[in-house]
Amino acid sequence: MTEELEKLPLGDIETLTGSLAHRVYVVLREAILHMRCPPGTVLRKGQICDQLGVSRSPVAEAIAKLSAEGLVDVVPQSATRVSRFSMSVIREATFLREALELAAVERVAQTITEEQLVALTRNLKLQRLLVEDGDHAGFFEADEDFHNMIMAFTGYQGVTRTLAGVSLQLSRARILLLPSSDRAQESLREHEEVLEALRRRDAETARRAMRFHLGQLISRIEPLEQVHSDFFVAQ
Amino acid sequence: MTEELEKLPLGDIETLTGSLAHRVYVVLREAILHMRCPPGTVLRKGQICDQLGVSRSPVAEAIAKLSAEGLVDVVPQSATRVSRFSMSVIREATFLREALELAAVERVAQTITEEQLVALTRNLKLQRLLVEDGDHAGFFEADEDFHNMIMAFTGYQGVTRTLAGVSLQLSRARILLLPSSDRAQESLREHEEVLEALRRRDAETARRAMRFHLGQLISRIEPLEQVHSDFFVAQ
DNA sequence: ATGTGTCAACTAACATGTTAGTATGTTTAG
DNA sequence: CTAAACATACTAACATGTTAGTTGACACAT
Repeated sequence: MTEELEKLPLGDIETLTGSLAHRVYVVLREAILHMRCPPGTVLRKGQICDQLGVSRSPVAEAIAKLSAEGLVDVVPQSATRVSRFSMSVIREATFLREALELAAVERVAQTITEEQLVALTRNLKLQRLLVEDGDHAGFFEADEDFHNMIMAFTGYQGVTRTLAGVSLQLSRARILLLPSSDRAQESLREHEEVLEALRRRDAETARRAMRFHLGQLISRIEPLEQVHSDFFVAQ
Repeated sequence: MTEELEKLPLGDIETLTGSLAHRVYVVLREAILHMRCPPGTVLRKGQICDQLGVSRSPVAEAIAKLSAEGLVDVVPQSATRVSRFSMSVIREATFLREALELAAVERVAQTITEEQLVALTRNLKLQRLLVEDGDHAGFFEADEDFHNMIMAFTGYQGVTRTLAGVSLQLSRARILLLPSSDRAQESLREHEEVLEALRRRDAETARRAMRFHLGQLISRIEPLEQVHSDFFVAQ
């Protein structure tokens, strides 16, 4: 009798580039962030090796990276699990994200070019269309683009990457909010206010608008602890 | 005839705790940050294994982590070198550090307790003594403590760690400044102004004082590119 | 029935063997 | 004398074998 152990919902390695270890990392991270491997899922190195058709070395490297980012918890000599959400970690990530995005928008307000304004304006037009179409997932993506564009406009290559690393947990939690995304309308409005302030090169107003906008997220995440209590660590 | 290949200036593994991989990482990072392995130094996995008496697995994991942090550059299938400074990376780290420290000091100004004020005051007394004694290295450390304490007082466990990760390059560059540290006096004065604002719970002033203080660093680092041009990447 | 001690199975961590890509030095053709 | 091609040596990346720590089940004593 053949043990029918269930497969992990992982994407394919072939479609990616870079070292084997990096590809494994990307596949795993993607599955974790999109909640296809929900918090608490046990990841077995052996199973991952079999499924992806690679040896343990690249898998070990990938898991080490995920562990450093807090996406998985490794229990030495025992098991590695997809980490659960922790409200304190999320609050911390919120703090870090706010610190970075406010500094960014303040700086960008002073340096923004016409082309950059055009690009942001175009993005907001897209957002409006997606809201009208009720395309939540599409809006989610355009929303992220909007924030990433502002980050990129600081001229600092790695700032976007740092923010991404810092708010991985946050990104994951946001996925839980997707189904109930009737906030898109308000979110769009807040984006418009940020852009308007940037147009006027008004750093202080841009900062305030962005602070208000970001402040909305944490208050929407907090109720999740009750709804999805199994995804959160015991308090 | 025995090839006398020079040893890397690494500390000892025995004195540390944690997994082998982590200990190797700590030893390597320490050597890099303190410039005992100057930028450009070639790190050979085999040599590190022999010298530390471990196998390649933990060394590989350690180097992967250092690579992710930007402390070493790995050329696939060829070599790994201690990374050179890049003024653009340093400017970026400065931006990130300022964003985080300003957000922290702003928050702490609103939440600081009497005990925390006492702790900071005690640290500043120590700083004053060290300046009077001309103990540059000691002051360097107390300086870092001062900033880390403020970070810790945000109540967010990982913020200190995030900052450390973000400004590893900066820490390394600061070591170059040590010999010429007649700035301690001024630095101390600026710390006192930050603390004074915190005592008054004046977030805005604390923020301004910290911004001024942090702004001094980059202008002192910039000349280094000429002095130690061999430590910097080609422009 | 319950708490404890032992043991077996499983896992990550570590060691080592193998492969493939890169750089350099040498040789040879122009 | 110069430049290109090739061979060689060396490296990181990857695969696989080995060790040791953890967990959970089961037997046994209370």
